[in-house]
Amino acid sequence: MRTTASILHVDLDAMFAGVEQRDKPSLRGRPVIVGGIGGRGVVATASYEARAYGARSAMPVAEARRRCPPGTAYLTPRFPAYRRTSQVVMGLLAELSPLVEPVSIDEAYVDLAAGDHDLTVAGVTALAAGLKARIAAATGGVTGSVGAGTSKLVAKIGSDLHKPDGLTVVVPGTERDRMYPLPVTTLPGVGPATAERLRRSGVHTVADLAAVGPADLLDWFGQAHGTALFRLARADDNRPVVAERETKSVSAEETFSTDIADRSRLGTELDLLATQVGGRLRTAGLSGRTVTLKARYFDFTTITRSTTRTQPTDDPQVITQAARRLLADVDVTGGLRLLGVGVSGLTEFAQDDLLSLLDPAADRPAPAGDDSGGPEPAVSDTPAGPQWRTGQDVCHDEHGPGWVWGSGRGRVTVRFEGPRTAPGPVRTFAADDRRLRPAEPPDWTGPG
DNA sequence: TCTGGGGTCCTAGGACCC
DNA sequence: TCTGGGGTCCTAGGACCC
Repeated sequence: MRTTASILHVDLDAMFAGVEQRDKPSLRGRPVIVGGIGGRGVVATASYEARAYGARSAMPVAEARRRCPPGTAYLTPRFPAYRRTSQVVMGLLAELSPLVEPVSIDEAYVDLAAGDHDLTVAGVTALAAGLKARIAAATGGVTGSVGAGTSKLVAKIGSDLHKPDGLTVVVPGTERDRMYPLPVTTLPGVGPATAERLRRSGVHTVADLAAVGPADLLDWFGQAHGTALFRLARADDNRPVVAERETKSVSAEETFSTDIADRSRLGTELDLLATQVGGRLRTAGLSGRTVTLKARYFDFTTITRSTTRTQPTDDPQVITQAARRLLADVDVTGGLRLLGVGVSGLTEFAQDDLLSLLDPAADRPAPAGDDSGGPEPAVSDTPAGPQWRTGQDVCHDEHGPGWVWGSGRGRVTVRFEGPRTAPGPVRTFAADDRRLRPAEPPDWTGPG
């Protein structure tokens, strides 16, 4: 357990709505709902003005419309704009420490112990206050709530304590005092099902949970979840801040505006989804062995059917064929509300692409030549490489499109395209790496 | 006007192998 | 006659997070 409050959790306040209010001054001070505005849409983010009327994330937009007054704005998400704002903030965090763990487009942990900082409570408080001011200035007024503590758990709870625009440093040694009065649902991993099971046993607060014996928790929740709850209730958390995580699966799904029972239409939708998945796999340089079909019925019951191939693939046609075979065994007579396609069991490269091993002109790298510590490319006879700017769009032969996260001392750190709502992997290159080149802004940079 | 879309992790049962 | 165990892989479903 750490003895200093050296982990920060940064959480941008109602970020999607905040970006919209920044870009459209007429929306400032008004309730704003960002989400799917079709018949089956849900709220992605409600501005604090809208929350005053009871609008919440994940609520059907239809319900939010009932609650919010006339004059409320209902907007479709503009992910490119949110991503740009996210990039700016992540860049600021990267200046604090090399160890930054993005959790999502609007949230990250920072390990200050990996930087050079005064880690006293006063020092961390001043640092966090300065960070908040820089975030607001650099984003044009989007605010962030910051928590600091001796663990990820405590930092996250801290950032939640005084939202929006909050700053909470949990003084080392006072973790349990701060946590015990809070509802158990404050703890990460305590969702509706866990909360209901705890409620039935009279457990409402973190203090209540800390009083439950380990045998009961294991009995109620099984090995993994029971053990986790026992530790979290005691503020016992030593999870490290991890800068980069391996992607485990890539998927795409669509909820139809009305249920579809026609097999040929479902087949067409499946092709579209498989093409998206295959394209994203290729961009990421990944391929996978298991193809999973997901189907949801009118009553929201959801089934999955999967098949595992001998060789990994990133080929949309192969994925489509596998998914179509799985769909053939699914009863669709009552219509499907949702269809999804996913690929898991991922490896770095398509191993069934034997030609790329033999053909030096193939556009895909051979497995032996990957980016981890391999030799640098041939020395360039052109002048020194470009000057990389934070936030600049770049392209890399192996990793596809990305943007500059930080640079200096002859190195440039690039975050590559990830799934739409989450940041992708981070790689560091020599600034003159010829595989790295400035990119035209991708097609999603247009307005709205 | 009921319930998005992208993920992660865990459990449990059966097949299969030694 | 009667029913070993452990490990791994695969499949399906569910809880949870943002």
